[in-house]
Amino acid sequence: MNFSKKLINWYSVNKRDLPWRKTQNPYFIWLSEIILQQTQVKQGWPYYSKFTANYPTVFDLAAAKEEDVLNLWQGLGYYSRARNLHASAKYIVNELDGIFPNTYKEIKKLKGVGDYTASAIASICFNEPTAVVDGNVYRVLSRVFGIETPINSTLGIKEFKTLAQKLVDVKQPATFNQAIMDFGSQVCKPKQPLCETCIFNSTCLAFNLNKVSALPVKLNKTKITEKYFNFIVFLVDGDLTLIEKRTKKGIWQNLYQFPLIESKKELTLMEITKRVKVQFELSQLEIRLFNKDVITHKLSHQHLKTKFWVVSTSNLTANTTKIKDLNNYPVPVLIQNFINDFNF
DNA sequence: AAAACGGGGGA
DNA sequence: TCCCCAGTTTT
Repeated sequence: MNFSKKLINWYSVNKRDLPWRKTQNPYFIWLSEIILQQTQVKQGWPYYSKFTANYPTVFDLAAAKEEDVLNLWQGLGYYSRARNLHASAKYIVNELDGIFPNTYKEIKKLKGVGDYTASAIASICFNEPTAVVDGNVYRVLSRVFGIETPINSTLGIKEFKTLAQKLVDVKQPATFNQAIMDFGSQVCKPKQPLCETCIFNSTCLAFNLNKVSALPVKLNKTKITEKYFNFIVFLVDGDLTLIEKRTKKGIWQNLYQFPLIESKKELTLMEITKRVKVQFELSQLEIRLFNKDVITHKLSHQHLKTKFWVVSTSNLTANTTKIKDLNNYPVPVLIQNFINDFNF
C-alpha cells in the first residue's frame, strides 16, 4: 500500500473531533486556519469558539471595529493575524459581494493568507488538489523519506512542497491534507514520537537509520535581543489613568499600553522621574515602583525587562481614561497581567 | 535570504 | 532552559 492510502486509513480511525471539521463553510475554515497559524489546537480552540459566536458571518466580522476584533484576539499573539483577518473580511464584503474566493490563486490574495492557508482552504472547502506544507508535514516527510534539506531554506521549501504535491490524493485532497497534519501532531511528534507503533516504521528512513531526533533539519536560530520597558501608570484622582495606542510598526501594533519609556539599558528612579516630569509637564510628583523584581516578558525574539512605575497626580493635562473602562481596550498580555495584579 | 512578529505548553 | 506550534509579511 502506498503512503497516501496508509495515511488516509490511519486517519479514518484516528481523526480528532474538532469544531472546524464539521463544516466546509470557507468563512469558518478560514477563521480556524488563521487562528491556528503558529498556534496549537488546544490554545486556539476557545478563540475559534469566541470568533464564530461573535461574528457568525463574514459580514459581521467586516462590520466590526478593528479594536473589538483585537480585543477578542487578545492573548493569542501575532496580532497582525487579527488586523489582516479584519481587513480581508472587509475586502470580501466590499469587493467580492461577500462571496468567498473559491480557488487557491484567489484565496491567496487575501491578506494574511500564504501558501499553507490558501492550500488548506482550497482543498478542504473546494476539493482543489493542492498540498499543505506546515510544521507537521515538514516533520513527517523529512523523517519518512529521510530528507535532510533544511526546511527553512529556499531549496527546502520548494522540495517539500513538490514532494507533498506528488503525494496528495487528488481524489480526496481535503482528507489527505488533514490526515498528514493530524498524523504529524499525534504520532510523528517533535519529541517522543510513537515510532514503535507507527504505521510507517518498516519503511521510515529516519527510524531505520536512527535519525528520528535529527530530523527535520532547521537552520538559523533567531537571536534574542533585550530591551528595558518602563511603563508609567498614572493614578489621577483615584479613578483615572493614561493609556496610549501603539501606532508604529513592530510588536503590538494598534494595541494599547500605559505610556512607555523604552531604553537599551536599565534606568534609575532619578532618570525615570526626570523624564516623566519633562514629558508630562509635572513640577513635582509622587512615584513608586510597583514590581520590586523586574518582570521579564519573553517573546520568541526578544526579552522585555519591564518595570511598572505608579505615579499619583491630580494635574495631568493629557486625555485620561477611566480605570473601569480599561477592559474595553486590547492590550498585550504583559499589560493585562499587570492590570490583574494591580488593585486599582 | 533574513528578520520580524506573541504567547503558551511540554520536556 | 530550550524548542515547538495547522506561517506570513516585510526588509
